[in-house]
Amino acid sequence: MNNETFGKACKALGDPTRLQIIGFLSTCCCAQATIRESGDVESPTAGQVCCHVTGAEKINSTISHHLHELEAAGLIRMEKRGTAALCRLNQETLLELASYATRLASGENHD
Amino acid sequence: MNNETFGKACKALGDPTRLQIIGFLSTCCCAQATIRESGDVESPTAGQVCCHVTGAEKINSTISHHLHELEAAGLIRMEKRGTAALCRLNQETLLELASYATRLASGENHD
DNA sequence: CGAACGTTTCGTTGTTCATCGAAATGATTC
DNA sequence: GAATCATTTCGATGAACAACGAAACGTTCG
Repeated sequence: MNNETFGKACKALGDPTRLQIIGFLSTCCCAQATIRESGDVESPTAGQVCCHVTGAEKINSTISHHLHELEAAGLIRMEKRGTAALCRLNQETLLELASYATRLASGENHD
Repeated sequence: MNNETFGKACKALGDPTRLQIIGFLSTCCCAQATIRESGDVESPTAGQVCCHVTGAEKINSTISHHLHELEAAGLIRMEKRGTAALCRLNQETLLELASYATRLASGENHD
């Protein structure tokens, strides 16, 4: 992760709605994920994210916009499954962001 | 650090100019800081930050604005020394931010 | 005191962006 | 193929914000 990607990720996390989405995916994907018959972990859909984040009263188009912005920042990954859009946290980017912040704190960054 | 302070810090880091300031203070305070006669580490002034970030010789009101925004987010600390405004990185906040991001990645956050 | 210097505040301007409602897209089911 | 459902795109609106120049402020020094 370089200076630019760090900045984009931080900017994406700077919006309350998007941070709320990340928080939901964090707890959802890591702890409460439903298990399908195949045994795979089922990620929440865009609609489910919308329900949890807005209390089902906010417009889907806004959430869709935020989801794709988070995807562009590398913070989540999206996958089409039929009509649904499954969302899951990209843990790698968050860990890289943490590492970059730690390097900034100690003056070890070389950008 | 809670959800709100994390968001504010990320938002502050999301602007390219402010991230540039943080990057400068990171290398400056931790590696290239000048040593005063007293032995203390001398932090750069707002003017010096402006020179490095903008390349301009003149003090810029824009930089002043960004510095105070970074201070409000807890990412830097400012101290008046005569006419000068000394700036230094608040390493604690960056480390807390890193910790929070790590917890988000592993689903261990409880907000 | 008053001039010089570094910094901050003020007012403005243009841009970016979050949010919204409606229409369009794409996949599934009947 | 028509109907239905989930999601995305489009166009518009209003708010937040970065950037700028000028003026104001506070400190230091002659």
